[in-house]
Amino acid sequence: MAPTIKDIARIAKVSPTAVSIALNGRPGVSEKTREQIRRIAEDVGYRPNYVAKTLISRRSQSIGLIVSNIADLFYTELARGVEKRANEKGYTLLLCNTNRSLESEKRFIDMLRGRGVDGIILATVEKGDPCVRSLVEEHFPFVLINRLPMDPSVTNRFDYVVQDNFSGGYLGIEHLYRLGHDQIAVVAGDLKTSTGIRKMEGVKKAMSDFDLKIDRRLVVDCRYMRNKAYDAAMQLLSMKNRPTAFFCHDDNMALGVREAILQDELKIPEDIALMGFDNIDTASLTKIDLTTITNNTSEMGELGTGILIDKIEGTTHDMVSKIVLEVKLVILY
Amino acid sequence: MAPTIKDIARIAKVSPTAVSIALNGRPGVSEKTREQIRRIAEDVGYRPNYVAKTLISRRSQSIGLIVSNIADLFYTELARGVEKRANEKGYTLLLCNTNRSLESEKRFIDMLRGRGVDGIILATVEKGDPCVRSLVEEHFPFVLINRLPMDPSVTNRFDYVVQDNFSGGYLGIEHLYRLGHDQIAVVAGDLKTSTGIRKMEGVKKAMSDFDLKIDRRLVVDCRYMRNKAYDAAMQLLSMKNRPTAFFCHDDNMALGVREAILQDELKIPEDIALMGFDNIDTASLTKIDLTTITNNTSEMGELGTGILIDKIEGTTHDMVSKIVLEVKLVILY
DNA sequence: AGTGCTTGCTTTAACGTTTAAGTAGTTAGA
DNA sequence: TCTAACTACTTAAACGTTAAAGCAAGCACT
Repeated sequence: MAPTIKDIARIAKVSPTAVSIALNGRPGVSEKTREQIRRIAEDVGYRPNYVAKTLISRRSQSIGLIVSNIADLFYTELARGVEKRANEKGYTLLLCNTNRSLESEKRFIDMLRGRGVDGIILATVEKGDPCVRSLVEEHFPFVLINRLPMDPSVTNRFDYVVQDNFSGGYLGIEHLYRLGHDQIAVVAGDLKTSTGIRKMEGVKKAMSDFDLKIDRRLVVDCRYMRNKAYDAAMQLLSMKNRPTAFFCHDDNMALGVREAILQDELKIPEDIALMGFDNIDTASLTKIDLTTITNNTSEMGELGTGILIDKIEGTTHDMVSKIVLEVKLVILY
Repeated sequence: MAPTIKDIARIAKVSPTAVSIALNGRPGVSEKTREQIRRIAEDVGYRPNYVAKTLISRRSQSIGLIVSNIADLFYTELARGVEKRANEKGYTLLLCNTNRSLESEKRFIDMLRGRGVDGIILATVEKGDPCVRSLVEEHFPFVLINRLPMDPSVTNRFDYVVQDNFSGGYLGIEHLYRLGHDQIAVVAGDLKTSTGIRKMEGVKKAMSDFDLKIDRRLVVDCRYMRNKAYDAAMQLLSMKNRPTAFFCHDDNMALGVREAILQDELKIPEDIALMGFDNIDTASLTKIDLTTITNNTSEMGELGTGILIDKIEGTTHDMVSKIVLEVKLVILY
């Protein structure tokens, strides 16, 4: 059995409370006793039991992170930012992967709360997500990253860090328009999520500003999945009047589209223009040279985590942070 | 305050124990009472407190995963496998990122044990790592994935799942040799880790089998970091007698070398041959077409996690699993 | 000398749960 | 009819820690 505070107390011939006081550096024991207790703790290899601490203090110094796919580079970057900031602040990360299931999002939230996490970072909400409402109502600390629920009835009552997806969508179309394209296919991200929806709104605004017709057959929801994007692109490329440009809601899908384009022996950008979104690491490799939209994903994670921890530690008790990060075009040559 | 078992007990006018029995489906209460208690629990939104459960049962249904860099695709894949299996078996994942620091590995292990994880998956051990010894001695359940401590004094006493790095190293050189190369640069992984060391041993065996001279100036330890590999390649390429092939200990570094080669306006594979290791997702993209060595990284994670959980649950109490996964050459055209 | 304050502890109870032991009340068997 | 066994609970203690209250000894001040 791992030694406890009681074992140390017995050896030092003091009460467990004295040991607790001594080891936590609180005033209430003499320096002599404190040193002796510290030495014994060291000798027996004492390791504090955070489970017991958590139970009594109602603080676990841990946070939960819920993402939809850890294999996706975007979420990996996000997780890296979250882990970094959490670790800096002395919090441990519990990682949950929903595989895009709303039902498991709910299960994970319950589980994390049952496990006593001090707060949750949710990167998976969908439009109208019921989880947000209940977290708000129960005043449980949480921060939304990347996605918003877009539910008017709960607006303004939670913290979030997102990127300016509308501008991103706009920038993408604007760029392609300026290059002379008017047959632009849009490989949309999940249109049940705010990122997909807002990007699409930006796309539409740009198309209307530049007098481009929106051809519904050229818009496909590929749910941020590379293989779906590949399939969709293969199909779009086989149309008699095929698009001359593809704007993809993330780089991952853009890479899928890229495979389809190259497989048809077409050249990028000479024959077909291609744009992604997120500026993942792979995008900048030579001969990938993906034109994309950058947003500093890991910073979203860091910022959101910082906000969450401030919230938990009560320094920003009834302040609500709403951060929308700017996005920027990245063109590689 | 979140409702507890006591609140339910008060409402149902039974003892807390009865509620515990009822909700956990154990025999000892009438079906009528059980149903009533279930209904009340539902009504008040009862959520079991796993912290308290853990404290008394000494089981948290959680495991820790320690990796050295979550931004690295290799570890991402590994983590995906681990998360998948853990989740299937009802375990939660606590994720720790050491950023290659041995000191933080030790800190994380202590922290995870203090948090009551039921077991740990260690993917970061270095040669002679002292952490392994103490885990073994204290009989704490853990599984090593990917790397081994190579410490003869603790051999044979722990479970692991690794890939056959020796064969991988051998295969790489053999392949390049058969293509006619005799000036092969080796961009080594961390030579303080078993993966780097074993790959290097395979490399040396192959070189001696094929009568290739080992030129020490052509071997660089780049610690699995892409930018270091890039820098090293830039330097190697500027030598008067530059190598005609690069064998990299992981794909990540291979991509760094690739940038250096392409930047020198050299062609792969015509001017310079390039090989990686791990077969990360990016390797198979068209125009990356990286020749690499595959090993099914996420399977390593799944297998290791399965072994750990079996260990925890006592089904394989004093059995030691030592799994070495085969590797295979992947050549893309 | 008596009062009050400080120091350095100890004791008790609590956090939310489970486990073990106990106890009424009912049923069954001889 | 008595005992044994079962059912459906309850009570008490425990898991490892901390917070709150208590207390004895020593000291300072009047």
